[in-house]
Amino acid sequence: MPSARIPRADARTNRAGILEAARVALANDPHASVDVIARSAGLSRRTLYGHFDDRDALIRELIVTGAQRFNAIAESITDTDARLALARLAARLWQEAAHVQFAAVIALDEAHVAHTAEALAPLRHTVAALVARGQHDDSFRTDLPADVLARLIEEVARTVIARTDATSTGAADLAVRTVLSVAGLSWREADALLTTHPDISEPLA
Amino acid sequence: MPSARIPRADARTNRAGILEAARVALANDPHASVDVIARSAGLSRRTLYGHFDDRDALIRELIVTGAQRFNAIAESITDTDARLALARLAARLWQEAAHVQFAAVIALDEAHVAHTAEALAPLRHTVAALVARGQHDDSFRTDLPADVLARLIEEVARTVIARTDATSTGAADLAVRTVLSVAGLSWREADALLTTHPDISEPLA
DNA sequence: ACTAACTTGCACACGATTGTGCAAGTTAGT
DNA sequence: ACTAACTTGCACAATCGTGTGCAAGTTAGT
Repeated sequence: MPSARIPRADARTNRAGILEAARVALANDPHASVDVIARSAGLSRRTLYGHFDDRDALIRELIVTGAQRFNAIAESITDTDARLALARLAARLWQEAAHVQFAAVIALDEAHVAHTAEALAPLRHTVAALVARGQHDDSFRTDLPADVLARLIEEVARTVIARTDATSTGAADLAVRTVLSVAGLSWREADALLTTHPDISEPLA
Repeated sequence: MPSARIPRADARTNRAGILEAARVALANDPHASVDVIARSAGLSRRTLYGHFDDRDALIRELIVTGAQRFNAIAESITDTDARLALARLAARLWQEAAHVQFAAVIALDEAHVAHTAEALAPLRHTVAALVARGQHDDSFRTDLPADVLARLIEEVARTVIARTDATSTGAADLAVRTVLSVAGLSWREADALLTTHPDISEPLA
């Protein structure tokens, strides 16, 4: 039996706190030390090791739970118009900015690329399908092969997300517009699209 | 007197070899150790320290000489058409891919951002002027403030450069097209531009 | 061929980081 | 209030990276 003993309430809180602190710390510096993470969670390094076997185990858990969110979002996009679908995907992901920033940074870490790529396979699959659709109906650029364009969109999105102050106003809007531009839309097309569908950029207001 | 003693021929070769090896190693991993760099230059770690005071001194020299190349390129762009100027700047920089890849990666290293930014100020200034011009004559997008657009172009260019296999065919073309897209051109405009000016993408052939 | 320049390996001190054992304290839950 | 769960600090071993001193080799240049 995997002996499913129920952890104490404070332990669960602390564990969550560590994950949260790690997410923030690693988004700024993927090499943040275990000590820094633990301290920023208000706990001791030793305690962290009581909750996670490894520095790696901690990061792996962040990757997995983060990826689940993103993949769920990807699957929730139902727009038939590829341009709309891409815009909404970018916007919805941006709402998860706090989690995405971590992913965007950690996805470059040599030690975790493989695992991250695997965990994000569904999201990547969605993007690929979207690109294929957009190229087929001529709403996306066709001067680049589908796989190249898909990769380009992913990389640019990752960059804009990782290197933008998530709290600044209009950040989400910037991300969406950039992705659409890379997909091949002129900025006026993108602008028109966002004006027609005001729910995309600001689904909170 | 700064005692300008002439170094021996083999010493000069080795020094150059170290810089070259460092450029390659650091482009792949900005945290590459001094030992790895020295070994990949076919020399011992100890010898490297004979040529450079510091790991930092080595990197700083790479940044400075690299930046000089880029700044020279930036100043050599004379096109009045902002779209053309931007395209040519991207293409000319790409020709320096070997050096640019290093810069693109090291520019993110927390320890050297400041120095890199300073060294690349002229290039950055050129881009800013270009963006202003492009927005003024309505060839670039005007949905984003000039400073934001300039930064966006820089970041995207950096990403495409750093994360593309420089040896793959069409890599330069991809970089140019991406930058133009982000600047606000539709892919057909960009395509037309590059067809009209075939010297941009393949100035070597 | 001779010398100064250059390279090398080794030993060392030093700091940062990881992961573990343990004993002593504190706290949640019944 | 009692116990098991949890946290903590400290000591410890181990790894990896930096930077230096030195003595012994090798090599370029005259």
